[in-house]
Amino acid sequence: MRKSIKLLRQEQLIDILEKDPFVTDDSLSEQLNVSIQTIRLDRMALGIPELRKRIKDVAKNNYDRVKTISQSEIVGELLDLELNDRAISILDTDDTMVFKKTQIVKGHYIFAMAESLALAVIDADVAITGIANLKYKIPVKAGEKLVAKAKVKQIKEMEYYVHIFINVQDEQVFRSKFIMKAV
Amino acid sequence: MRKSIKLLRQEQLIDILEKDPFVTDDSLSEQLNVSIQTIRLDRMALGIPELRKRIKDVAKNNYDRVKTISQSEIVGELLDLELNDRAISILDTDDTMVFKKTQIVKGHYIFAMAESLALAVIDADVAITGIANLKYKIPVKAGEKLVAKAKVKQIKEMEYYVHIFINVQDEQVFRSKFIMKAV
DNA sequence: ACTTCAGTTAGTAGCTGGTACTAAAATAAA
DNA sequence: TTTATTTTAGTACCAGCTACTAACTGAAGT
Repeated sequence: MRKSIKLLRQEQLIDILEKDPFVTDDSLSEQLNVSIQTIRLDRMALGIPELRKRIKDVAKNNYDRVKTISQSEIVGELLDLELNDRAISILDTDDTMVFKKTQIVKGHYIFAMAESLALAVIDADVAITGIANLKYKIPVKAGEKLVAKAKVKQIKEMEYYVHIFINVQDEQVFRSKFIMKAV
Repeated sequence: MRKSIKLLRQEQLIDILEKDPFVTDDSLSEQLNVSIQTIRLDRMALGIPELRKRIKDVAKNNYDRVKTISQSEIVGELLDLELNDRAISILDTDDTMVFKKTQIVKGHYIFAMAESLALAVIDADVAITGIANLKYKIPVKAGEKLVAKAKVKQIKEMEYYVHIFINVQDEQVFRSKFIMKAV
């Protein structure tokens, strides 16, 4: 009976910090109505680092990730590029990209890889995605290395027809056709 | 004659911190071969906050963004949901989502919104995107509010046919068809 | 009733990475 | 040389801890 009070409090503590990691021990002790020492013992027991470490972790994590996912114009690493002809990029998937339930990589990461490679292969100052046809053939799991190949099939006026194939090793997991418009 | 040594140092300081905001005054003073006090005077002059504040800023910034972009299972805010029938979500775009050159929102944000709404509307424990057909009709600019409507058209065994339309005010900017597979 | 012991609280010293301030020394400009 | 700017030095203080020692609380075991 008494024991469960402690466990309950520790669960609450985890809960609070999951929702908002930017909370001091002081604030936690107020929220949970125990002394600051108890909070610290709980953190120790649970292996939860101090506020400054938590903030730094959040910062570091996202600093690196955001660089590759949304700040860079190419999602993945460009390995080979022949403008208006073909291109290859790779992307290492990790467990930040998956649906927790299934461990399957979310479609928009794969789409982002395909789209950005399609944009990169086009020799136009600026291009926007017009139409896309996608087929996800096999679900991708966290940790698998994606290799995307782009092939420009046709250039008609200001429209580019690009095919993208994404493989994991030698299995095709995704294929798509894009019609990009130069602006 | 030569540019003020002070201004040069302050430029270097900005440079270092832009590349890596996780640097202490101590490390900066070593890198720039001046005392720690000089570093602090420079930071004051430039209005650059201390390390811990910088880390916190990075953490806060990305914490909020990541929540809406990749950590949440729904990209955008779900307003209305009738399982296996229809759903509506909204997403406020901002300048972190655009190509710098054109200020046009990257396609994968719009795709992510559409895909996650398509997943949400389906009454299945787990689903993966099978096939998608996309048409980007009008480029979306930073700041525009996207409204996505999902309509389930057909359910055939374990396959769901979902149409998604995304509008900015009353103009359709995107439409797509998804075939989702329940797993 | 007395002991026992997990759980909790209190308090101290020391740490990092600073702020805010005073003062002096070095360097450049007049 | 005198004055002004820049740089360095040093002190007191702060938040938010860690690491540690010690004492207290309350209920259960015998």
